[in-house]
Amino acid sequence: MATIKDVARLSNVSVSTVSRVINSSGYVAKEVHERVVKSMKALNYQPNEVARGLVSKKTSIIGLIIPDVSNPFFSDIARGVEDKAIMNQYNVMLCNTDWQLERETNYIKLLQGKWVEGIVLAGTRSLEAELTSVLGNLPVVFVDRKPFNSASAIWSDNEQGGYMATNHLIENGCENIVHLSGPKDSPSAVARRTGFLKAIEEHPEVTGSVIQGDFRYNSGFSLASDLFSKKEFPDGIFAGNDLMAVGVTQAANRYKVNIPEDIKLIGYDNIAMSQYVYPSISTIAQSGYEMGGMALELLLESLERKEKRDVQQEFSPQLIIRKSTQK
Amino acid sequence: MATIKDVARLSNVSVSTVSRVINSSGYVAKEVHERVVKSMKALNYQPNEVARGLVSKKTSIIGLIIPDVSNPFFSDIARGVEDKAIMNQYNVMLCNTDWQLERETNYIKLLQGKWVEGIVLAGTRSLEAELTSVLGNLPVVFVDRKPFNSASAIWSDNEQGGYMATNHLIENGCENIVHLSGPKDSPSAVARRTGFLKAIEEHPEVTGSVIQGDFRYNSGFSLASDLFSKKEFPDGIFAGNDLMAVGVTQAANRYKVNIPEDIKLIGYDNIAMSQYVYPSISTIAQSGYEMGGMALELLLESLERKEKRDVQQEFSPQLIIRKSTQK
DNA sequence: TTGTACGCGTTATCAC
DNA sequence: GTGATAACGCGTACAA
Repeated sequence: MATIKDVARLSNVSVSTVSRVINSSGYVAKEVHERVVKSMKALNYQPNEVARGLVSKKTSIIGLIIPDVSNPFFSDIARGVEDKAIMNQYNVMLCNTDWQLERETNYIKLLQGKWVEGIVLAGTRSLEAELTSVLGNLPVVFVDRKPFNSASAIWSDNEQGGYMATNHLIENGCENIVHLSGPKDSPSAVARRTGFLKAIEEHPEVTGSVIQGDFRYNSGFSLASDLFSKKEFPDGIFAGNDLMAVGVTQAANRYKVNIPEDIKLIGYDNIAMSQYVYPSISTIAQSGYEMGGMALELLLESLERKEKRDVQQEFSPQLIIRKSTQK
Repeated sequence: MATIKDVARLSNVSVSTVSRVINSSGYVAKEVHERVVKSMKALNYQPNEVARGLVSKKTSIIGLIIPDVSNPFFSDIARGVEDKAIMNQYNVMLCNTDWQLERETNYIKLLQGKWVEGIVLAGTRSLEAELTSVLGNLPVVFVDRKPFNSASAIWSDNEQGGYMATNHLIENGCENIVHLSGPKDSPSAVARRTGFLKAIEEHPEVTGSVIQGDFRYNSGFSLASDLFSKKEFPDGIFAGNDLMAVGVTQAANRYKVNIPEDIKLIGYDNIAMSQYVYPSISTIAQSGYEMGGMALELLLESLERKEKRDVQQEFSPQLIIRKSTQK
């Protein structure tokens, strides 16, 4: 692999001159410039970004940690982050934790090693204390999680969202509602569950129960199958996220249960699929793509300015009514 | 941020000693060892991996380029690569091209800059000539693509798979089959299409036509909706991948078209969702997870040995019969 | 306009 | 056992 020295030698100039043409900084004679460019091509020279990063202390890479690439909500976040990053000449290193805490801390430690200038941490389940100790002073923006004392964060009010979803079911006549929750150590899942319970409490005529899920398609499908395979089942399901809700619709198809006639269904996230599924699924909207883009902007801003300034932005959840909850 | 020098100073030793305890190489007195460890903790010291990478020429990072994170086939590949990588003390830098050629070459150039020791390139659409020039001598393993002269690659026989899928529809009585193809510059999509046309040609009694899709859920849904909204529609659909096939089932639900009674459907990839959807979708299996894992093993092997040895592994597609093609 | 020399944080090769 | 010191590949004052 050719280095800057090889290029310098071949062009009969010093390395600093080559460096100047690479970075188009400082003066360099046209004639010399051409000569250098030519030898770079001849040697198929590519600057060593690792060495560059060492001296400039800039890698132009942003780390992105998400729990599940195959969940559209998170891949939406990823695309939001990525698009904005590319717009700003940054690149993204995407790390997938598969919902495993150990992998999350491992990735943070890896990125700590100066590979990235900052990280976007989405949907983390780690505890506050653990997180702060691992993070050190690495700039970070949280997505889909309320922040600690001092950190930028973008999240939506999941408790309010869970409350809205449940009330919507109740308003449409549901009296026996099951909530398929997400992982019990996911803050978002817990908040949605809290909102659910709050709404249930406010309506004594309605009974509600919670079944533990894991935010994955399979979990929605199999939990709903368990429900539908019995004689009696609830008249409303609030799925912890849309992916599980899609699983519910498929289970309903298999067991010849009609949505919304026999049972009403609402999800959470507003992933694209929820509007294409039949019946289309009512849901609580949060735009992963927007949240991701905003997270990256916040991160870049905090990289530019030296003083720390934390921005915390709460999105309001929005109810989207579709077929699955029609009377 | 503390450096190795700070640790050395605080411990009253030289940097070389600190380096020795970090890498547990060479001799160092117990007493000194403890002192160094203590100051590392006190300073919250984290080795700068960029500097390490510069001298050792090893970053322990593998690049992974895929076209679409939200396609389960590719996220399966990603997880296969990731799991095997972590097993071997490597980390993965995942890059998502969103099917854009420009982003693909950009990412390759970025990774060229010594960030990674090698890359796994999945589902690339780039032309051979372009690719070889960009790749240089960066170790690479292709997934889901037949290789050029000299490169390791893992792919499945997509033409054969397309042929099998089409024949399966024909054997089940379909006489008017539509193929929803993938992007026209995707080699896999083209091969499946070729297999489709071959099967059609061999059966003069069967008519077949191709509609251009893009491997995405939405495309399957909207193309099938177009089909179903007309009086007459085909009696068989071969979707270029499962994601589109799932879209077709949802369109069928919406237009009250019964699968498999009114129309039979087969997909490609065998993503998890295809067996949970109702009706479950027949498909041609290829395990992204396995292919990804194998790709990483090949890559690591080629990193260990100095001489180049290309392994090319063709997977045989496998027909999986489910509800969507029952008579 | 160009070249020299130093430093980025770390590892490795020597001496001691 | 331990400590200088030269690399790794590049950017950049500073001198020329």
